[in-house]
Amino acid sequence: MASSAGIRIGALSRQSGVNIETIRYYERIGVLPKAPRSSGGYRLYRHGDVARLAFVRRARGLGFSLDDVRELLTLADGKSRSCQRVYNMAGGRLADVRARLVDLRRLEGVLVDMVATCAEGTLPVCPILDALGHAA
Amino acid sequence: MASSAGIRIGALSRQSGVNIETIRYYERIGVLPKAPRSSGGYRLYRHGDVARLAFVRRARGLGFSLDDVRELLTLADGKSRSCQRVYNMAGGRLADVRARLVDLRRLEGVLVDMVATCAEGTLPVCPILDALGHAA
DNA sequence: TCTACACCCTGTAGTCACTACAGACACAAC
DNA sequence: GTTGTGTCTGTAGTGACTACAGGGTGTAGA
Repeated sequence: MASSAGIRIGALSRQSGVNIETIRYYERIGVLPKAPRSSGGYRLYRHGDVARLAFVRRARGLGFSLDDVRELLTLADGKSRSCQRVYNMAGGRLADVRARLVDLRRLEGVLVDMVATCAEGTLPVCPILDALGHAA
Repeated sequence: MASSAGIRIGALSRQSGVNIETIRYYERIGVLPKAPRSSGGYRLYRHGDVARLAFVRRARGLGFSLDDVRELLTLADGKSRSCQRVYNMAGGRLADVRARLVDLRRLEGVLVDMVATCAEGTLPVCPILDALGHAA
């Protein structure tokens, strides 16, 4: 098999850090295009696919949904590559992340208090269960 | 219907802030006990169920899984109410929350940078798409 | 009495983003 | 010919709900 024929899914998986089942899943839901096949029916990929998959991985890592990723890929493929829509999407993600941060910081505070009141578990009535049993 | 017969699921939902489908779901998976029924087949609840459901809601709000919630309820029902296990669970949750906070803060930084480089979307090549296309 | 309406029932399927598996085929090395 | 690794398809499972469809219950008003 000449190298020009491309790599198979296992190699793509190793090179991109995305696992095989996930790659097939992405193809199935249209995040990745249908890969051409070898005579034996194996999916064949080229270098551009590694980059595309890395793009997906990074976007997912930033918390974009697969719907968003699909749109980002379309925008990246487009000729204009205009920023407006992308800017809005990134801004939306940033707002989500910040909202989540606020939530989690509050949570952290509550949990710290709980754990602190608990001391060493020597009390007859667990203060954590007690706290859960009454309005915060 | 005398008030002593209890409230129905709609009232429980309103009083606890947990939606009806979710209450039934909790019953189905054993987080809540099977509710007794009226002659017409309606689930009937009493005041203690409102408290129990509020407990579940608060625990879920702190990020405990439903498996954890089940265990917490069992511990809360137990006679000892000893702290050790609860303490460990809360500690585990706290560690999760803190790990998530680290992730999200990093994410926030990356997104802030992206949005900042984008400026007003006047550039010919979108820097956000550009950033996604190359190793971070 | 009839009817409208809110409420509730069961059971199933959908969501998101994977992950895991069964059972079969492809291909290279020994 | 056999072994081993890689890959294929298709389906089902995860967690924590949520959303129906298609029916029954109970009550208030005409």
